[in-house]
Amino acid sequence: MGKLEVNKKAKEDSLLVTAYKLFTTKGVTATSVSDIAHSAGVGKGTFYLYFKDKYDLKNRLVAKHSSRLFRTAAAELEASGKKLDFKEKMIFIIDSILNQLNDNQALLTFISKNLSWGIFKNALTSHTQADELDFMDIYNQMIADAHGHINEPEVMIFMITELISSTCYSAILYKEPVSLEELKPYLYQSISDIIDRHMADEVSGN
Amino acid sequence: MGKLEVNKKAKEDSLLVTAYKLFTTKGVTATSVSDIAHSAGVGKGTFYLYFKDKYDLKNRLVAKHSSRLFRTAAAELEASGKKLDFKEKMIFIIDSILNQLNDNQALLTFISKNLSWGIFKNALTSHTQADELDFMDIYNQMIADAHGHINEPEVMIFMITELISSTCYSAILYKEPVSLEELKPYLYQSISDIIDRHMADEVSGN
Amino acid sequence: MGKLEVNKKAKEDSLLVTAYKLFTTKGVTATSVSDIAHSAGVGKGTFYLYFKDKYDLKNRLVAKHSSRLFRTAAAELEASGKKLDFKEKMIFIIDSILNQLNDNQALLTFISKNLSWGIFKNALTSHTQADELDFMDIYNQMIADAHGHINEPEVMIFMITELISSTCYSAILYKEPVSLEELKPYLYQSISDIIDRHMADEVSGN
Amino acid sequence: MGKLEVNKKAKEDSLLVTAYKLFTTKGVTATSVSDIAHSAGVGKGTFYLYFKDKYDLKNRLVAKHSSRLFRTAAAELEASGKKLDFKEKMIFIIDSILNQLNDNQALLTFISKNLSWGIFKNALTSHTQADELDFMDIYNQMIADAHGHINEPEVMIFMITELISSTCYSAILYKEPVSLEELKPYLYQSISDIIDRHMADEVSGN
DNA sequence: TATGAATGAGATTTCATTCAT
DNA sequence: AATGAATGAAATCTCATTCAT
Repeated sequence: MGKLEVNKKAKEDSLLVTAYKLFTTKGVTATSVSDIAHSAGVGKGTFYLYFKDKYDLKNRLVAKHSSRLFRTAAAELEASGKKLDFKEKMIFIIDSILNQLNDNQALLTFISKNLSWGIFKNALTSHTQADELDFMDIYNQMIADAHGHINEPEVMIFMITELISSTCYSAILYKEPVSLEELKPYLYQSISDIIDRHMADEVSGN
Repeated sequence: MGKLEVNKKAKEDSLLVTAYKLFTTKGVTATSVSDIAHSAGVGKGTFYLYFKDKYDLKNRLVAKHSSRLFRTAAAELEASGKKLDFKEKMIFIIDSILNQLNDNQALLTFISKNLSWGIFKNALTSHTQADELDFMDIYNQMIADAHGHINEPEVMIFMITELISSTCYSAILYKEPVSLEELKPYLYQSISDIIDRHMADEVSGN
Repeated sequence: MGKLEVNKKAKEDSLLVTAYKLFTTKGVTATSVSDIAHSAGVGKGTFYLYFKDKYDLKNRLVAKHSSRLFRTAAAELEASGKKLDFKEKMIFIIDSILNQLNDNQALLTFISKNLSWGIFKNALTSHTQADELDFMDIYNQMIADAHGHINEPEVMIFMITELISSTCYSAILYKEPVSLEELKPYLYQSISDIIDRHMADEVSGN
Repeated sequence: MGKLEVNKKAKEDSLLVTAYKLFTTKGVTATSVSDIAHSAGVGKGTFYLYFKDKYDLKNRLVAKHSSRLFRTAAAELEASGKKLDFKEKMIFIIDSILNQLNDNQALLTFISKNLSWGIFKNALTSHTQADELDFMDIYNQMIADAHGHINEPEVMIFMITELISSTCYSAILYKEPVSLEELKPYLYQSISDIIDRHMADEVSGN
């Protein structure tokens, strides 16, 4: 990487880091492109050399920090040294992610309802920089892991992802209808049921 | 109701109807307060008398049209004349709502991810105009209906609502990861499981 | 005067007094009708029962306080007990008015360039309430006083009034191009000359 | 001058020209910033980039068109080829200005009472664009011209300017108390007297 | 590439005035 | 007559985005 490219990368990183700080502090709407550029020490015009607009930047940050959640969870799973089956792994990872979000509510507010299955797809198709790449690995591995003995793994992951992300938002931030800790048993039970259904030979009762 | 109040109500209705038309046609962001006020035939200042800002109006409309979905579903259930148990009723209502959204994708785009359990709470606490009132009745009746033999009915409803609303968005609008019709069996199976778990004596496996 | 009329008059007076206080404190533009009505303890609608609009009220106040300047000056002339000829009387009155304005710059700012000959005409034609009535007496007496031996007394008064009012504004408020005290000799000299010319048989040199 | 600056100047000129047209046609109050910006083909925000508010623009226009009056008068004096002394020059210029205003009453209404000595000062200190520059030359030359043999030339010019501007308004627009033609002899006599007094060795009679 | 002044769309606020009570 | 909520015109401000340098 040449000096110029290093510099270029540095500017982009500076913008990403600065914007994340502002977004999680003041909120996305209340943060102007001016704020970001000024805080990052670059001109306003420069911002547009790296990002299409504020929402492009926001999406990149959501993807980046979502993937970090997964990678951290995967690393914890690795570090635990536990020998777990597929379902146990899933629950382990989900539990880690929920705990991370519970400990970093600014991040949860920022990611908001966007920690969804769509992120996987977006991450797959657009702007996959170095950072976010291994995130896809994790996803693919999870799918591969499940393959063979799991019926429609994508649908399963989709349902689980959406269920977790949409319920945790309200539970963590507002303790509505119950706190995260109170919700967890019900949530994990449902996830367990969803996985079980997808491991059974076919969809029943329908 | 005096002349003034009739007129006032008419203005507010005009703003709501006009805004809904514009929001579902052009999208919320592309619709300006000017557009709305002008189309509704009132001054911009008047707009701010009825609504805090564009997003207040949007929330009111989301609540209004969400509740309409539920009420329509409830009416269909009534009209069907079927004798169904609680779980069957739930599935019937959910199926109706999903079909309504599938038939009116502009509405789904508008409601977006906001068709959530939070709506129940908001509808309960704020701006409960005549329109939205019976919506709460339905909810309360569902809860009451479930009471006694259902463990933590609020948590159950919460989980079901969030699961449906977040999955249907992607399935209906983008057929991702699968179309609504393909998703339904899995979805209904999960809902059925969630209800079953809450009808059992206690949360197990935890 | 019946109770109702007394009350009515009281409200009008309250509005006038309150408005004068606000106008001279915050300026006319920065004072809203709401401010005035609220400070006077009446409803906003009530304001419009007494005044056509803010500028009607302003004009009434300018007339009222302008006339007060003249009446005070006339009273001082009376009180001085001096035996003065017409020209000396004029200078005496003018000097008194300039001193009053110098001592009350908020009033000068308020009256601004409106302390003009036009005031005489306005006072004559419109809204001549009890208060402003004797102001016209003074004016008429000055004209009558001058009559016979003064050529075109109205033109003379007009020129003098305009010269004083437009020069004193800049001299008192900004000491531009010179302070009031420095300006006075030149001003009084010119006034003296104007009067002299109008007391001569005819306009010469033209 | 780069492309940007040319464009910028064009925008400002467009705003000035458009605003002048609207101000003299509909009046200042009845002309909104929206009107001006829209007619000039620029956004409202752009307006506020060039002018603090409507009154800033108005002041700029008053200065600009006032100075034009003086420059036109000076040009006419030059063109006349007459050899006149200082007093005759002053009267010539004043007569030209009064005639210009009489012929363009919309302009007089616009300038209103603001054709005052203060204009000289403002023109001197602020926003002296190419246009208004030579106006100061005229003024300075008049002062220089008078220097040596004229006592306090600034005070003299001040008094004359204020006398003319405040009297002509009423005389031209309302023929009150007399028409411009009837007023002129008295006015010019007074001006002549003022100049004479300032050419004498000292202020007398005081 | 980098910049930030310039732009204009649009949000929001202010406020004079009207009008049903 | 008295009121103040309602109205809408217009002022002002904010800010994303463009563009000449």
